Amino acid sequence: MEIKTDLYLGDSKEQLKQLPDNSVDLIVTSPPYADQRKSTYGGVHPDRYVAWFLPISAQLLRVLKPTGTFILNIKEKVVEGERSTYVMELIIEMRKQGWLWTEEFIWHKKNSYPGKWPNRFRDAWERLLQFNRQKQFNMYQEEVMIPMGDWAKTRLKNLSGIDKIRDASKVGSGFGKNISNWLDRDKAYPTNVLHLATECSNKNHSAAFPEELPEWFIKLFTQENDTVLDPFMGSGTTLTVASRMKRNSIGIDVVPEYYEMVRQQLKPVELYLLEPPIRYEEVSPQRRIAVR
Amino acid sequence: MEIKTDLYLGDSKEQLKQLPDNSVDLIVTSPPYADQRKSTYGGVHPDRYVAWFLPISAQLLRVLKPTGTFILNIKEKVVEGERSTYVMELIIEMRKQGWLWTEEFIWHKKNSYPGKWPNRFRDAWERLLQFNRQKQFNMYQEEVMIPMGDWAKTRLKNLSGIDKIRDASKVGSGFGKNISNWLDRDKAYPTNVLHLATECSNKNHSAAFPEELPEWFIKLFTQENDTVLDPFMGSGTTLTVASRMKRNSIGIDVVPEYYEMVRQQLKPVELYLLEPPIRYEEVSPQRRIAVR
DNA sequence: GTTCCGCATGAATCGATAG
DNA sequence: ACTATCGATTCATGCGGAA
Repeated sequence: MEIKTDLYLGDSKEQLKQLPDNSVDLIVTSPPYADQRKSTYGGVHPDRYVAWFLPISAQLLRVLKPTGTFILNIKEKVVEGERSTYVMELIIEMRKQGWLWTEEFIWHKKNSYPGKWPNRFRDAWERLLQFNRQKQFNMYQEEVMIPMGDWAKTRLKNLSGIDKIRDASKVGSGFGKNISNWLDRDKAYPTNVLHLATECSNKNHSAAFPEELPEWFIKLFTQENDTVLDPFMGSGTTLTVASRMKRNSIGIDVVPEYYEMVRQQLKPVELYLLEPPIRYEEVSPQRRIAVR
Repeated sequence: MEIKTDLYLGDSKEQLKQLPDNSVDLIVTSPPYADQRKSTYGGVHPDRYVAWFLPISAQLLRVLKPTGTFILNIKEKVVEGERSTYVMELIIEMRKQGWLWTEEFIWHKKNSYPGKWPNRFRDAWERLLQFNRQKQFNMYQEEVMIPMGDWAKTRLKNLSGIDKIRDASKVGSGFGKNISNWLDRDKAYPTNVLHLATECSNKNHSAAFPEELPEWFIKLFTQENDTVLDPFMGSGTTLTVASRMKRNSIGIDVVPEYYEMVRQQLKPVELYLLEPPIRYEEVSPQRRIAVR
């Protein structure tokens, strides 16, 4: 199957109207923050941010599949010594639109922007707001499991053969919990705190979105051949990652330079994707034989 | 000078009325979250949480000095698959009361509560909301500077009690450029993300709060002989730390068992504090000699 | 005296079952 | 229908006893 990438040049509110209902599995985006990046986007005043975003989120609600997910990367800026409240107001208004505010992930930026202020430390985190259309949505948790902490490293690793048999017998005789689950356990599920460094900014776009961020959510909320949308694609990080992971992708941006840059970038990827796809189902049996 | 600890038994909203205006330098508290801890506290329904808290925050606004700070530890729970919005509503309402919402620190709980669900990962962070009365407030940033190297981090972890106080003296101000240069090279300012594990409850009292948490904010926002208030003291972690750090403290709790427990705990501390106080400025030179 | 291992225990959350 | 209770799930941490 062929992987497609569609690009739209123009305002998201208008361009999104071209997309059909219920056609997107995952939306990952980092919109311009209020009054930030004035040079490229013109800047939206904090007081008008919610009113500016709501028509767009209404379109996103329409194009998202009922089982899909919307990840919104955002952080309020400081205005006159106070944190702005427009993000909180946005969440409240989006819920009135019909969105479910399912979760708030924290992106801990390990190398945050430097600086020193007399009444404030460096800001080292951003919000990753998860919205859904319904309580039941697709989530592939096993795809993002991480290596365990000290516990398994120091203890489970040392289990010898005889110990494993003994533990297995406990399961058979009804003792304890499901030990067999723990024997092959070297990984644990992650939490809702993501530790990622910001990308070394060799790109022109001012949004420092590390590739690991969309990659993590694409793994978690989509499968191959699903469709990922970024209505503020900027330098196209989300789309690049989606293509590499064999997901269809849709990108929108109002800046012609970004549109053209992403179009050029994606050309070699598209050629690569014309090769016949390899299905995991066909490969797995062979791999298992090889392991033996 | 003598360090005092005042305890009040009863509802915070009422007990706070006994405190004079502009008398507290720092408020650090972790109120019962909505519908949590029903066994000990009544349990406040999420829909009524804001209305329940606002009269208390009004009193806190009155007793806090204009240059003081209010740190509120809180986290919304999940209700029917969605994050509750009462924390956001509380922030918005407290601003109408006259509070400035200056900053939101993140407490990353390394050992979060375990569990697995089809649509959600473990919750590993809580909010530490900073409120102030005015844009100009006391902040002693140098007190919480962190060592650059990992070696010091692990060493500090094993320090306890009096050792931590002594260690703080190294960062004490009042010396010339030599010290500040040394500080600049070996220490860095922290960010607004705090990494602390929750205290394990094998001790006699279970604290929702690791001691490092109030300690960090007490260092950051108060000096010796200042006054720290915790209107929901629980097992009294904040007060214990404040006493150890030679700050006056005021604690309130509605549960008689907690009140009595804290009263018993603080007795030995108070006796210790009757000794003539040791000023850091007097001690430091000797220690420097010893180091050589 | 170290190191190692067993174990209990958390500001949790979901889904099923019971009134 | 709507609420209250319960079992199952999960993993970092510190304590205490054992090698």
